[in-house]
Amino acid sequence: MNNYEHVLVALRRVIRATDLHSKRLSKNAGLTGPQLLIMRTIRELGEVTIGTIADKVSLSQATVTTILDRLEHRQLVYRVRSTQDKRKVHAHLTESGADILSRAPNPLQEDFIKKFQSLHEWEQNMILASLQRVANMMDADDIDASPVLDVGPVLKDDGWKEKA
Amino acid sequence: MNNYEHVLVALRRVIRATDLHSKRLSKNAGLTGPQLLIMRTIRELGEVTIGTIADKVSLSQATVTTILDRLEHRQLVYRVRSTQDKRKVHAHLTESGADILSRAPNPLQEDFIKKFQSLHEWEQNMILASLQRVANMMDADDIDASPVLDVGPVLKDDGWKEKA
DNA sequence: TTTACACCTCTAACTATTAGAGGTCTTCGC
DNA sequence: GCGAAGACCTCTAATAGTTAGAGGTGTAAA
Repeated sequence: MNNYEHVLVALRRVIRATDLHSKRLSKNAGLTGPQLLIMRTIRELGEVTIGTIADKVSLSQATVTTILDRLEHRQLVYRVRSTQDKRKVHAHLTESGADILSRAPNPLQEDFIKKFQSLHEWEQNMILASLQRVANMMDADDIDASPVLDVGPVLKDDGWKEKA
Repeated sequence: MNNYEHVLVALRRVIRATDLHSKRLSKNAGLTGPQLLIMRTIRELGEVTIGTIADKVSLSQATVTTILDRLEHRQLVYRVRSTQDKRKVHAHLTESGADILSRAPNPLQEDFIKKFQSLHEWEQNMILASLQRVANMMDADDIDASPVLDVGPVLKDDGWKEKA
């Protein structure tokens, strides 16, 4: 094994981990990426308005609204309209929402970035160079993930959104 | 007494009645004209949105909102956000609101218009002519009204609108 | 008479929701 | 495999209500 091969192996481990992240979430935790992201934001900021969430996660308010609709329907979050400013709505995690979130997979990508940045700069550069090479070689035959959580069906519309 | 004097007396009775209408409302019933108008609209239409009220009474939504704030604070009306369309808010009369409204003075002006229009045209014309004359003579030394209702202070801000 | 206060009213800005349209990805039946 | 259906994401535009801010009226009290 030469150096490149070692790098390649390491990279594959990282790629596998980050790559499987979203699949784990959507298939096993019952939470999609945006859903998880929003729930984390709520946990992090506590009582938080829809607008703030939208800013934080860089989505439109409309998008956040519809995602919250789904989460609320599954009773993972709930909304409380502000009494100070009736235009505003505060989102909260329900008990079961917080519970599920605490058992949900960590944001691997962020972890990885943090770790990557703790390396020496020449290490980062080397890895980056390898990465670009590897990208050309990669034809990933990948690995299966084991189930983690189950919050309910992601791919099942039980007709909760009754039209007016 | 000649004819004009009779007319004058009759007119004064009408004028007194209509003139005192708004004063009665604001000073004795504890409800201003717009407040009463909005409450009547709610009673008439039942579960009704702010927008509909605004249309009905020809005021802006913003104005209706602030008036409803005051009425709600006095517990004469309450709001319920629609579950069908969370943008919408339905206004309702509280029990005491309905009660007070039922005992509030009638919309005298409308009554008067109706009655006036039921007269013969020549009668209307005669009265109108008299009216114009009377207007020049009138230097009303008017009558006091007796209290009717008391819903609480109109001219007292008990600091309910706490700022954010 | 001046001042303060309660109220009315508006426009403009703001917050959230909904409608509607277009997109991805997965699953299911042929 | 391939097409259709379902669940989801995302957006812009429209809509509903609220709030900020500014200007006005009328009453009451100093």
